[in-house]
Amino acid sequence: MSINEYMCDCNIIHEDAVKETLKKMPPQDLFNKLAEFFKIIGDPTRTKILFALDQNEMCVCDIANVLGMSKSSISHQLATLRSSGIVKYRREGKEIYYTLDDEHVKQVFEIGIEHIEHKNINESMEGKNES
Amino acid sequence: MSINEYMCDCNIIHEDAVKETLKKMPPQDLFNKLAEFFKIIGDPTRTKILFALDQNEMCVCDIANVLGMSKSSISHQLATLRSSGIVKYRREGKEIYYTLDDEHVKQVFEIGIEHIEHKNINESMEGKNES
DNA sequence: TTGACAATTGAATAAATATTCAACTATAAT
DNA sequence: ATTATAGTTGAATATTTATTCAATTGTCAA
Repeated sequence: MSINEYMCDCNIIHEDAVKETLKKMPPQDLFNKLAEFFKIIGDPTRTKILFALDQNEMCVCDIANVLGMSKSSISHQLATLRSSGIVKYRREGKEIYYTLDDEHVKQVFEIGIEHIEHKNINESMEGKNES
Repeated sequence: MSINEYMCDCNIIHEDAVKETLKKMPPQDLFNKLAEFFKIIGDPTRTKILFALDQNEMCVCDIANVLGMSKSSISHQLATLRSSGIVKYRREGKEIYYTLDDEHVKQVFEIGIEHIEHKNINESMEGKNES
């Protein structure tokens, strides 16, 4: 029983499951990137921006008006979205128009909404059972 | 031009796009929930836990060993995942076994991985053009 | 009931981050 | 050139949050 091989503060309970799972785990890098992607769309402001851009191409002022937030705040968030390649832009005179640049965002949103609706149903059912 | 109707520090550039987008925007609550869902899976540790649980049902010690982290840390993260209904558990003696409780997570991971691979291709192509 | 171990929990700390504010750049018009 | 507006940027602040540590709970076995 080679407990000290593992960087952990506890004994192994199911060595087979652990080894099998370890074999199937992709490299750290993938998890970092995956988590980064979800973290970026996991903020209400950015979620709204992305949803809005999925409806219409818009400039920063437009987006700021839709969300009821400051230009600066929106611009900071757009910088984040730009640098992760989720959003692209084109300049036209003084204005800069932003658009979605990733079909995956749309897809992932749809599943996310399914998840929420699914949870809502379960919660209302739980409510009935608990009463 | 009713500029002051809008909570924003700039003039409206495209009133049509703004109004049209506003009409299509779901209520705040949906964005909060959507963002919360993505934020929860948008952390490397939790991403790894979820991926691991998708391979095998495991107890806390198992997970801690797979990730090379402390039991306590894993337990805290599992609490987060539990309270958002992404993970479920069953007790068997002293051990508590965790499993995935949401097909959407799997689906969303797959799309996330597609996104990353798509980005990797684009980056390597950019590299060639820039040289 | 006592000891051992799995797991949870709360407080503390350190790190990350969203928004604000002020200054700045870029473009167009006069 | 000057002025006005769109947008970006950096520093500062406040908030959130991941991990650690220590203490505690729950279950089993002796």
